[in-house]
Amino acid sequence: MSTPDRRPKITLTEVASAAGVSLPTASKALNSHPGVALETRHRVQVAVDQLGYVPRVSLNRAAPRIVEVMVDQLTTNYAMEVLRGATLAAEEVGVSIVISRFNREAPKSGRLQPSNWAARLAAAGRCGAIILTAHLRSEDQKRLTLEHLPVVLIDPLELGATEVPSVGSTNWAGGYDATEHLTRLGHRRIGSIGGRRASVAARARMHGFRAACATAEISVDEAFVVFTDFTYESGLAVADKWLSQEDPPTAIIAASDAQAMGVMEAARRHALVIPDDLSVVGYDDTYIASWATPPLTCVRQPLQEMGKVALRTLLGMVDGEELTSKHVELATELVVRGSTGPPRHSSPGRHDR
Amino acid sequence: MSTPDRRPKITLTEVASAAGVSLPTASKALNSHPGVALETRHRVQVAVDQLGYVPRVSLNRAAPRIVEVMVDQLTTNYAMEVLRGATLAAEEVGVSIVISRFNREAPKSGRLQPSNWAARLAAAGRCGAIILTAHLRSEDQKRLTLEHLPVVLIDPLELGATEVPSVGSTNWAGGYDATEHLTRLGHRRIGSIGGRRASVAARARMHGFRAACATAEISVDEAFVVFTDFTYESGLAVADKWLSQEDPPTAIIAASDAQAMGVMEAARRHALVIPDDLSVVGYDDTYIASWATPPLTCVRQPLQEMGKVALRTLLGMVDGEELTSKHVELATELVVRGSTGPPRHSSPGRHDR
DNA sequence: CTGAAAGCGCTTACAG
DNA sequence: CTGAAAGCGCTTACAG
Repeated sequence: MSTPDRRPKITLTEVASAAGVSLPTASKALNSHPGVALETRHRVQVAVDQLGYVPRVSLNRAAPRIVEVMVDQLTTNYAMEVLRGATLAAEEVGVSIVISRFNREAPKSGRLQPSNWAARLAAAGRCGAIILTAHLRSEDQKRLTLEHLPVVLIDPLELGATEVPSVGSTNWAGGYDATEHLTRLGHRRIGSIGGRRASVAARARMHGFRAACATAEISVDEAFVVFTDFTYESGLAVADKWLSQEDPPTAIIAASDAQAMGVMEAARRHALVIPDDLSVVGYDDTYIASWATPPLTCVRQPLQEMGKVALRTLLGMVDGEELTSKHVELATELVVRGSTGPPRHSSPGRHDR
Repeated sequence: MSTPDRRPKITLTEVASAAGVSLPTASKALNSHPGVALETRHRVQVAVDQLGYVPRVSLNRAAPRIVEVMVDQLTTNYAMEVLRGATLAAEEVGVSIVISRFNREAPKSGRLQPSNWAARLAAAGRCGAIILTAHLRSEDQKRLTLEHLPVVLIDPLELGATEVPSVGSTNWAGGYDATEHLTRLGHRRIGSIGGRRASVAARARMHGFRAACATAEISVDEAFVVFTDFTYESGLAVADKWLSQEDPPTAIIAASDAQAMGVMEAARRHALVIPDDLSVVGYDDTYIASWATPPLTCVRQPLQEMGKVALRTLLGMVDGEELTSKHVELATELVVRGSTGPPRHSSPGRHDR
């Protein structure tokens, strides 16, 4: 591989002499200080352009602020929406967003210990990090404190006694609302596909599901409750199994839109019509929800907003502001579309509003 | 808004005295130079940690290299796959990827002229940029040269006489293969939805389409050829219009997977069965292609690979390597799935292999 | 508005 | 292995 050092660095001194001014004047012109004649300023600019002078990064003014967003999966709509929100909020305040993967192997250099990503971020000059759906070990936290590197978690796996601030959404309410919507339509055999069991978000939704079932005086069939991952494939596999059984659920709540699409595909394979034979509720409300046939009823998670809030919280920490709260929860919202309806052979109770 | 300057900066001198060593020794310890006793190294590390010393970014060693990836749309699967490829390739060589939008308004500072994004990138210390589906004006190019900022375009809108290297895929072949697949199945009324007319990629595919029609001795019905954008909505709208006509196409080639999903939805609204009543070909082969019902036949574009190649080409330029070629085209590949088949009332000619 | 001088935070030979 | 000395690339008062 080629050497990373390019042509010999141009110095400001060279620029100054090329422009026929002194070093200090060139410095002032470059940094837009007031007391410099317009014509001088121009001459310096010309010299800078011609010589291709590149100021040594941040020797002078405040370093450009860079926030690292770490994700485990680079290609989920979930991550993309959050990233988008963070990027938009970052643009507003002139901060850059660096994206990287969380669970990658340690870099070749071998100098970093197993989880010295915190040290890596600090060494790279990041002013902070936003980490999606991860678990921060206490050694990571210690390291972060050492490096004075603020971090905000989004949908952390464990909330625990951690001192690290986090952003999420009202998962319990999301699970509850989705379920209540179905019970009001008259469903009494509802399957619930959760996300990864390690995720507090996934568990909270499941609790919401159970609470709504309890409210509707439905006993939960544990055969139709499962934790898995958020993928299309998992939704397809779980639903395919459930729908093959004797007395399958009349409605299924998925843990993501992708999962819900998988559930719909399973229904098709079993020649079931949605929503007549099976109601399906998705989660997130990313753009694919409206591409489904019929369009997906789902719990909307304000993913972009979460990205924005995380970024602003992080920058607040960087600037030494007091946090108003360690954990922020943004509201979810049930979006009713065509994939849910009353079960075929049942008289619905009260109808959903 | 709060001030960006935090606690008074700790200097290496302070660290050195806290550790009870001289400044040079502290410097060497910090930079992992060889001739420093292990115990001394430790003492310095402790002092650094306790004082929270943050080295001024890149005063010393080679600045960490940052590549900016600029996109116009932050949420297309196309952009995400390319970004993913670039990120993976960047990780391998310890380079960071910053993501930003291309068509955003000028930042508030107001100091940058309309298109001085080039100056912004240089000022932010980026070592180069990868720009997706954009057109570089000559003033932009001039600026890039001035700033010595290498740029690689992916799927540029205009190839023109530009000196800027670019990465794309074999669009003409992609359009040709998709069409040939359909003509071999026996289709003779094929609609072709293109991308933005400004895009050379979109035009190349359309030429491929026409060439394949000519080969099959089919006269192209101009009513069924259109340039639009790559969205689901456009696919839905165009197909809906075409399918409402007297003698609708028996097959439609879309310009993206999203567009193809829109076409399939339009078919459903017209109560057409895919592929019996209408064959649909998508473009890109992102993960949603296999979610469609039936799964989408499409032209696979090696988007991740394109991102990787663009990044490597860019880093080559940064290191002053000679480019072997100004424009790289990666191969597309036809992936046949369930959304295409012979037209209903026609005897297919030769069958597709 | 300009530039000689002092200073800053660091690194790099080099002498011990 | 350590540190006094020189040097680097820049910025910041300050005198003109």
